[in-house]
Amino acid sequence: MNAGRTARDRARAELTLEIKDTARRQLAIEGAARLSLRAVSRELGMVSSALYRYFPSRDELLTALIIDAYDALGAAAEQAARQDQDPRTNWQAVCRAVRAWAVAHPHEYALIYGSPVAGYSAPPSTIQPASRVATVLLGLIRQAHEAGILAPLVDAPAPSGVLAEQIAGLAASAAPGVPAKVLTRAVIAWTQLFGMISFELFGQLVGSVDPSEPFFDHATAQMADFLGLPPVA
Amino acid sequence: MNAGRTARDRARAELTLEIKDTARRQLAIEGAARLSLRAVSRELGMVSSALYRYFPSRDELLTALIIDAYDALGAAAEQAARQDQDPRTNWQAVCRAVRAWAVAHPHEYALIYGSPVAGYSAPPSTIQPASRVATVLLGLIRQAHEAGILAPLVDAPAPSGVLAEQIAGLAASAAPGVPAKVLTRAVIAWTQLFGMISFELFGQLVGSVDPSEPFFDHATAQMADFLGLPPVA
DNA sequence: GGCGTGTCAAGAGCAGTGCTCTCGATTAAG
DNA sequence: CTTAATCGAGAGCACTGCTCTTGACACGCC
Repeated sequence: MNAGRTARDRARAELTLEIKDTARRQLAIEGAARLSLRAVSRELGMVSSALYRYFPSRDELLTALIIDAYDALGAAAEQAARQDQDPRTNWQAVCRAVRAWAVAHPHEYALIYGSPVAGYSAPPSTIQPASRVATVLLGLIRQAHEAGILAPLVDAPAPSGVLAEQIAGLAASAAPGVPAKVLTRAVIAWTQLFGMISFELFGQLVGSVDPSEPFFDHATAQMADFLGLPPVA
Repeated sequence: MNAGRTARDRARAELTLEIKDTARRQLAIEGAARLSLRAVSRELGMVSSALYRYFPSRDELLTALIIDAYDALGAAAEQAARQDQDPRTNWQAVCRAVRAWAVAHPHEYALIYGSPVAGYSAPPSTIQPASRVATVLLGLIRQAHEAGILAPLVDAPAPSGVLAEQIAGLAASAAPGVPAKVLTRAVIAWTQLFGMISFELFGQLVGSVDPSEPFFDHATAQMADFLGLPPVA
């Protein structure tokens, strides 16, 4: 991909990366809402108007950062799941990788999982990168199901009505064959995972389970049980 | 409390309320990050500098709004729990009330449970109001435990190490006597509840379980099971 | 080689922001 | 009644995102 044709093209690509890097650094200091194009341009030794040659607006720059963040988190999650590990170990590894990325990049995490930035609505191009973590988690469950090692959820209530349809749609697109009961619990575990991370990063756990790594590991283990992922032999 | 002595005091209290109301309306339109003192003052027919007589800075106004939001949500949660209802019904009622408040006041919810506002750190005065919902939920569990109707969690792993100490601290301050296993799961259910609501409000559920009310009710019911809250007779 | 076309950074300028200061007018307290 | 505190108004500072124009530069075609 680095077969940039002309020198201008290569310079442009490089500067685009440099702008995003600087913006990311700004993000870590000021937060998404206070991301200032002028400050970015100042740090780069450019004039603010020059930035608009690369990003037509502040929102477009934000979108680029959002997509990059989703992709980085998605990549971290995908890398954590290993072929030679059992699904339960993989489940916990992915959860831990997601948290580790979030803790290492709190402002980028806030950018994608925090309150939406005012006056900004995410374009459709963010949907696919945004779904990567969920895809990895569902893939693990599907894998466990196909291996026949998922414990049957005899006590779990089956979804009904609208929820049943939604779960069926989810199954069709991401985890064919996986029982609705399991899939429903997977969505619950998914929301629990990110609720936990958000609470930790946004300071809601201070005074109760902070530091929260022990709680995190315990919770992901219980969620693995909840899903019927068998304990390691 | 309305025995404001002088006319000036009463006018001041009234204007303070009016400023917060207008700011809240602004919040609903623009979001927290774009809350503009000038816009608030314009809507009130005042000059922007006059606002500083009432709130020394934008952050102080934000703090007031945050505390009000925590209190409103806490009140909604407290009102949802009724003496004449069984704990499980109360659990679901409180969860539903929290979600209903969040859906009705999405920007205020984002203000308190979303990403922290850049350059703003919540003062200690917000801690107490922030804990009201958790206190209500823990109170329900404590009540169920003292009534002896909590199902024993035979399959649940007990917390150990640091987590066990944190849970013990939680028990001492908010739910004496409640078993550590139950309390640990309560924290999990707590994070799940707010993770679910945040995902719904922040648009993360679009494409999967949206609209999310059926999922919400199903999830809170499963979390009630998870905690050992017995089904209604 | 030279020449047009498109890209580039620079700068001025607009409307908006939070915040500070000073200025008279009003009001409460001594 | 007098004094001190409080009030709203207004000007002004430094900052923001963004637009528009200007002049310089590099590329590709002839």
